[in-house]
Amino acid sequence: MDSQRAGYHHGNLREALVQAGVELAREGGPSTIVLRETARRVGVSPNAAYRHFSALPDLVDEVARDSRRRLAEAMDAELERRTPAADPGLDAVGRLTAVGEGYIRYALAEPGLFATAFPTGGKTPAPEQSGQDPAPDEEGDEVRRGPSAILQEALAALDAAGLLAEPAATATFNAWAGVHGLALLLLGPYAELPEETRESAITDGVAFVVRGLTTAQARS
Amino acid sequence: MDSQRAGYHHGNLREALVQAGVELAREGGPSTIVLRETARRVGVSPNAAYRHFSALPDLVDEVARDSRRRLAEAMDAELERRTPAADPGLDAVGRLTAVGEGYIRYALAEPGLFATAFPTGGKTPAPEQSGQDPAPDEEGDEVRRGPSAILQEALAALDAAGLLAEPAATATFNAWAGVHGLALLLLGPYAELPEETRESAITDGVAFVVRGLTTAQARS
DNA sequence: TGTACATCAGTGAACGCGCGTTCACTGATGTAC
DNA sequence: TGTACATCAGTGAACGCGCGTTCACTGATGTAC
Repeated sequence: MDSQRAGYHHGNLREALVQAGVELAREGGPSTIVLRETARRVGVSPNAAYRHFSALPDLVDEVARDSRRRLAEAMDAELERRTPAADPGLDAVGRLTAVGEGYIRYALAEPGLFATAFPTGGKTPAPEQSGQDPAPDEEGDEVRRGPSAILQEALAALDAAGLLAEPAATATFNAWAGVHGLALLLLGPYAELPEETRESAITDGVAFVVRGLTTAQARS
Repeated sequence: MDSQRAGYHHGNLREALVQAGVELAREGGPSTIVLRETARRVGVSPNAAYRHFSALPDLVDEVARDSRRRLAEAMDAELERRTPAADPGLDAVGRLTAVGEGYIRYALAEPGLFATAFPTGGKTPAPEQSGQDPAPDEEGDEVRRGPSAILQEALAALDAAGLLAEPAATATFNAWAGVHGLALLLLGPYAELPEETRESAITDGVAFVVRGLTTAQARS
């Protein structure tokens, strides 16, 4: 888009560095993001990065943010691909399913970025919050609609249809855990599954989670 | 145990290196395992390790195996801590719950080792298999009862009580995914949860998974 | 029981590498008068 | 409209580090006769 915009000497070097970082993360996860190689790819000297980031972890954080943004986009895309159902309950179930499958498919398509999106240790990660207790909010400046917010929206629709079997906060946590675990198992121990088996594992797995979240009447 | 056993010059250097590697993994996950520091901790020159491992990844594999063994022990310990129920169905549910909670508690107690246990990419990981299709078998020589086998045992007991709602392979996968996701969320985005909230997240989360696996009558 | 020798676990020094970060700088852009 | 100057994005060289791995070796253990 605005990458060629004049700006200063380079023209938006910060963004260029982040995108080079994304490229590295894509190739091997967060630990593959190194400052010197990032600068090299942009065609700039290593220390130029220090004009825009206080140090390497700063850049990594930015890449993680971008990975989360891409994940959210993938989930939204899956939502839009879907054909709505007439019945609001069925529609809500369908939306939740789409959100879950979008999450898993992004993880499988971009394992490196997915691994970068949610660092371990509770430092950078970010479940955005509607109001309750469970976890910290999405980071600062521009309030973006992240993966967790998208999940919460889908659950809210289910709730509005009177089909949500658990309190919102618990439902969010359990739903997220379910799809997150499915994605990681498919990337790890079950990585060698043949194509079609993996497909049904995704479908069945998400259905398993959705079923657990809905009241009995949703399944009638 | 047999660490002081005479052996050769050092006396069981291989095992000493693995344990030093475990120590490193405990401190910061798999990428913290480095050959030179491992040797340093054992008090041996770096290249001595090459008598016992072809290269660093070999050592890391061994540490991963050990992490899995420890995880299995933790799950078994949780099983034994439990007081059995008279009714076989209730007992099976209780066992499955204990297995799941043991998995999560190990992950929270030893995040570094847990992260080391299941590498991403399907190279080293290891869901051991009773007979079906889902995934490769536990690695070679000594056939050890790993985490996945323990889970499968618990599911088999549930099945024997007539309460398992899904085929064994699917149940294993979905159950594993559930607890795995719960553990990682509690280590990542939800890491800052206060003690008691985390406790109920574990309890509720495992109950959510168990409920999804059991037939309706198990919940009556 | 004692000596000669093969085996092999561990040593010491060195290699080349890529990293993050700091230093003093240069040269383009934007601003004041 | 033109010149003087401040600002600040990016440069080039260098630092010290810890890493994995290889080389030629030493010295203890175990074995044959």
